[in-house]
Amino acid sequence: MAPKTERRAQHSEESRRRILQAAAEIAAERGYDGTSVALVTKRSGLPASSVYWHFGSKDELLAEVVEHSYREWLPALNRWTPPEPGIDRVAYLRSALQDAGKSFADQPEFMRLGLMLLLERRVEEPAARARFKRIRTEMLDSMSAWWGAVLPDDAVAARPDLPRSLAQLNMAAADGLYAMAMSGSDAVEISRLQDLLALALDAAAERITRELTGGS
Amino acid sequence: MAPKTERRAQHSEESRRRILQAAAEIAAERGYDGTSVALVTKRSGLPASSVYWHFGSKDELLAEVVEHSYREWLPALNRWTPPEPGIDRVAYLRSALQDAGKSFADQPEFMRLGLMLLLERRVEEPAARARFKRIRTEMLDSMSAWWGAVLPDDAVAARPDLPRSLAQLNMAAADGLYAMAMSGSDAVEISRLQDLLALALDAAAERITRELTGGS
DNA sequence: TCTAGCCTGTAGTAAGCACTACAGGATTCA
DNA sequence: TGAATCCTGTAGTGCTTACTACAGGCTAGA
Repeated sequence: MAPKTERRAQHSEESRRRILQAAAEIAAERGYDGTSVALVTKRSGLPASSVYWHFGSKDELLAEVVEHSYREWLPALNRWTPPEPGIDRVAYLRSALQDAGKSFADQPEFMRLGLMLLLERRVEEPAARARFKRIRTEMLDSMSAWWGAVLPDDAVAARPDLPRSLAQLNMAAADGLYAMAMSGSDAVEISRLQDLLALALDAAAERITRELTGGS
Repeated sequence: MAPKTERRAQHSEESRRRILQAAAEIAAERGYDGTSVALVTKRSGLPASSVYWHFGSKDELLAEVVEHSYREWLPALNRWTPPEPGIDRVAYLRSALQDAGKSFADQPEFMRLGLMLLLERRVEEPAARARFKRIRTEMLDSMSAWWGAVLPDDAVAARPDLPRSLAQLNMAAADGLYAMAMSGSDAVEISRLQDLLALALDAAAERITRELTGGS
């Protein structure tokens, strides 16, 4: 998308954004098959020909939805960059999980659509699903690095896979809590469960560390 | 469904079962909207008129799929009936989670379809989603009772919501691990993460118990 | 004002969707 | 043998689906 002199470019970009936004909302409500181009045109106000001019196909549109909503949501991931040493691990975990929960509440499209795509298993994998899997790997890498930085060095040396395992459990549990929140129970409960998850992860890390280094 | 003299009843029941089986497989692969009656007739070998004679509508068919596959999967839930006191909690947790994981691997339809339905949020809720939510509540009750029996009495007295909270986290994390397993990584990893989850839950329960009763 | 290129609006396409009407085969009880 | 009941097979219904052909409006550079 070259500049092409401002005003036109702005108009084009605005249309693209409106279509993406509408598609994201519908896809988060109804999944891959439930998202029809007709619904997208109705909610965005732009005709089907515009959708196909901008995105080429429904499959590519949904893949772009995943990509776009991920980039909008990205700031929430920065929490998982390794912090300075000597930090209060459980407190940091708690606030990071709370932040993640809040960011899901603000922009529910990304995670909901992504998890729905993850659970599907048709013969021809939609492009959106492949895109989400790749993004997921990046997220896991960030969280693994964080756990690696937050665990004692000798524990990591004794079990190099530990940071990644904790990160995987961390991510899976956060996903599960998100799905639970979707099922209709109140959001207050979820916030308390996120604290409990932080506590459980911290306690697990502590026990494993003690067994590895403390001996007995 | 009255007896109606054996042979006919058997034949009818067999058709019903074949339709349910086909629908369960397709729904687990493609979700609610992705499951078409035409696909079900193709995989089951029975015509659409039979599907509608037995189930009345696609919505009711999928609700019955949830109900049916839940009843087939039910034995795996018996693990969460309260055990005799003095049991090794973490070992029991580990084996229970491993069993649950294995039962998902054997009959993946129930959980996969259920979680997909949970994440959807259309205006008109499908009957299958409501059905799964009710089943989910039952499962949570079982797990809450288990945690209530396995925690020290004085801890439960001090925090009556603790068993339920641990059960919720337990369930959410198990769901998340299941979704992670679906994303294509190898199953061996998942088994190790289930052990880690058992350890984390046990460590959390232990720390909370110590803080509540041990003091300091 | 002319021309080129970007984007939209209209009006389709064939295929797929959930669902139905209805005739008729199979099985049972008389 | 006959009638009643249960289930299946055929052939549709009107509607929605993803996608397209194409004319024309609007902006930009000349």
